[in-house]
Amino acid sequence: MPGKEEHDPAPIRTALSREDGIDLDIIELLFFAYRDFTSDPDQILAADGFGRAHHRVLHFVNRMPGLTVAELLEVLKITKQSLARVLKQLIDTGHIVQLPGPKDRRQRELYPTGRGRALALALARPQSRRIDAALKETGREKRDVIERFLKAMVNPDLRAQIDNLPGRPGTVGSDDG
Amino acid sequence: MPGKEEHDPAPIRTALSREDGIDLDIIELLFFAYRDFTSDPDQILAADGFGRAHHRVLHFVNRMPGLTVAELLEVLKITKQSLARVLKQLIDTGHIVQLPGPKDRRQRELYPTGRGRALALALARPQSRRIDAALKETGREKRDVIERFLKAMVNPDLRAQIDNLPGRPGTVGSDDG
DNA sequence: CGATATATGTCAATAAGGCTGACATATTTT
DNA sequence: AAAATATGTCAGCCTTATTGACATATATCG
Repeated sequence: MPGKEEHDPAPIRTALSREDGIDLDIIELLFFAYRDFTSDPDQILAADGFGRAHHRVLHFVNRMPGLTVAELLEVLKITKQSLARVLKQLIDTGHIVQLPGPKDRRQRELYPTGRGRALALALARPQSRRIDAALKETGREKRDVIERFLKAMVNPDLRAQIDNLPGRPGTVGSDDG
Repeated sequence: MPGKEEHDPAPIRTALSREDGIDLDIIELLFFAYRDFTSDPDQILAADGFGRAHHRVLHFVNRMPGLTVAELLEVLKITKQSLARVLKQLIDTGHIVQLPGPKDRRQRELYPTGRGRALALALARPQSRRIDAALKETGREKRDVIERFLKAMVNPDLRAQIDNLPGRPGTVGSDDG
């Protein structure tokens, strides 16, 4: 059969495994760990009719109060149209307020309100507890190892973004890598 | 003002920080690490017009060849309607084949084809490389710590699912926790 | 001052990926 | 024969993201 893109449709019955030279264990652990890690706040958010997008916006506005819309887009790596609806909802519900930038009045500085701060804390608390429980398993002295590993998983060019978050003067492996 | 749900709209100017008793560092590291971890396969998938949903299906069919539709739904925790479109595309493109269950012919056992296995490997490779690079940062002898931490992040009732994957007889902390 | 650039907001259309509910079909179990 | 089960499918809805186009306010350049 010429011109036919024939590919063998025969079923492969052997499982993909470590012998294939792939770190399947950690790949899968990351998948399951992250899924459960995000499931805690998901439930709280659902009560307000919010989703994960609201969570991310709320988190970074709380972490970097006064950041501008453009800065927030940069951190989240989404478009302003995607941000618009989510941000509007958070403003309408009194979780976030906008103030004109003091130097450049075109800018809108974003700040959490008391309510916004409270929600951000409520969302972070179960995640923090889960992390603490996991650290207890490894032994808390292994905290540095975990941080170093996770940081090394981030694209090098984005690690600066992390270091610029407040309260991270020179955490783990910040001076070299 | 009676009956008014007044909430103080005053902007909070202080950043949420570690002093609030929350492990913000690891929360944020997990966010950034997972985002970049998934960005590698995302690019490969886009070339075939696939998304993350295809990736997950393809991965577990490769890891557990012969699993049924119901088993796959259980692992992924999605509905059959969600799976339908994605699975159909993977079958139509020759990445996955279905065989009637030998005992119960209502069931459809799912197997990867050569092409499906190749794509699964291509997707896993950059992730595995990223993990290996991160482990090199911590020192490879810390691998156990990482595995133990990630596993402890998973909901206890779901850890069994992980242990039942092939090639994981008794990995880290499987006998007690 | 006028032109241009920038920061933000908004409208419209599109797509992926998830959901629920309802119903069809084949097969197995009772 | 009837009921339960495994799967497939249709229809509609939601959230989150995308691109493109355009409006407005403000800043900056010449």
